[in-house]
Amino acid sequence: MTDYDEALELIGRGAEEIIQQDELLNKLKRGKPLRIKTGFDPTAPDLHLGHTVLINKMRHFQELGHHVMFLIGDFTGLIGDPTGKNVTRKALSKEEIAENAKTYQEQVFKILDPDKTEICFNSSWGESLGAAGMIKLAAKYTVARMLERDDFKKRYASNQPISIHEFLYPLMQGYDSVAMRADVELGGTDQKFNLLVGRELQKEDGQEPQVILTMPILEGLRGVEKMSKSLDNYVGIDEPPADMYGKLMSISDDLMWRYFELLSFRPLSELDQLKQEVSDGQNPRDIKMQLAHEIVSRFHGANQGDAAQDEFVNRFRHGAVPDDMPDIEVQSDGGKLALGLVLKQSGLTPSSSEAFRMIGQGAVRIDGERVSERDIELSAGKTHVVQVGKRKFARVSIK
RNA sequence: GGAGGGAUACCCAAGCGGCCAACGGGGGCAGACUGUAAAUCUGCUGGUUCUACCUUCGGAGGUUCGAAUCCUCCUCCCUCCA
Repeated sequence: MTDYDEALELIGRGAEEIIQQDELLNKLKRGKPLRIKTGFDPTAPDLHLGHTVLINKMRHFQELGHHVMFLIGDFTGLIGDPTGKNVTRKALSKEEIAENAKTYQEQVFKILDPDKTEICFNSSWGESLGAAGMIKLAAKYTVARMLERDDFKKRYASNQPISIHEFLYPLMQGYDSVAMRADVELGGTDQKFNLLVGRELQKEDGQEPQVILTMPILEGLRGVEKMSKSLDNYVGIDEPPADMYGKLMSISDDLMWRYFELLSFRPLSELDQLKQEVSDGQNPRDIKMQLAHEIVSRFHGANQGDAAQDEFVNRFRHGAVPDDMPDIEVQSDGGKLALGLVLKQSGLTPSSSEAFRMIGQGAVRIDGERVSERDIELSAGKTHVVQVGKRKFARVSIK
């Protein structure tokens, strides 16, 4: 196996598509560090594991000695990326973008080496482009070609509106590649079209077109939809170790391998070995614990990884209640308070209707005892461990 | 500019004067079973001081004993013609 083969294997790990593979090889063979571009839309205030799929890939390039550029799309953010949306996305204000960009920088260095990472803002060349420059840029692409893009095509076909300015987004993103003289651009599969525009515009500019490498969109915890904050199926990289560990343990066995491939830094050969162990009868749960441990340790340190693992074993294998649960005080009504209202006031359920529903379904326990009647009342002056469902606990004091 | 179609709960989508807090599917939640897995079965999925009441079907009015359903105006979206 040559060095190039090894590099290609690492680069290709988990990748959905590389356009063009042979171009990449040629670039690698020159032996010079490649300029690796990855753009981030500064909409998300917090990174979750889904975002880290790309960042991990950037890290791979860093490990191979290439020049990684972390592009914050503060200028394109003014447009709002229409990708993957069936409706027009709202544009962000300058203030919001600045705030989000700062958060990115703080969080991304948990994975990337800060000394080997260049942070770029596309406003630095986007703003000086001006209206005239924008028109010139817009002249390089046709409406028909824009409509090739899947989401535009779908929206057009299903009579959803497409704003003119949405066409500017892929153009600007492509122009970024020209301005940055990118050799490779990384992006999610949903970015494929935008990345290809970059190739076209670079060719127009007389540059060698960038290689594009698309990474799959990570599925969320339930394995159905993509991981996203708004669907609440995510693991944030700032989350407490125990939450992170527990969430990762709750994923399905199938999804576990996906997460291993895209989130773990273990070599692929080791993953094959783990798969072999499972088919030889090893409990997949134990393998999953290794995954959870690795990820928690990455973001919180190895000690925290160990601690989260111990607590998990203790709590779920031995059925113990968690050590640290929120302490909440609720105000009684004349010495007593109906359980449904206790749940609502403590925030364990979003509404009292939901609380009564939960009680009716046998999902509520007080001090470990399942509650069956909905009319039960708790007395003031007492403190109870209240559990709703499998995961929500609180130590509730009635005042 | 003209003609027509549409806007229903997280999403899709029924309903077209009372039996509608609104069929069905997806998604989600909970229970059973488990390994806090999957699969499967069951129940739930607007709010409240909960066998009742209150607020929802783009917005504002109106007709009616009674409207998501009928009428008027408005907003937004779409299609076809120009």
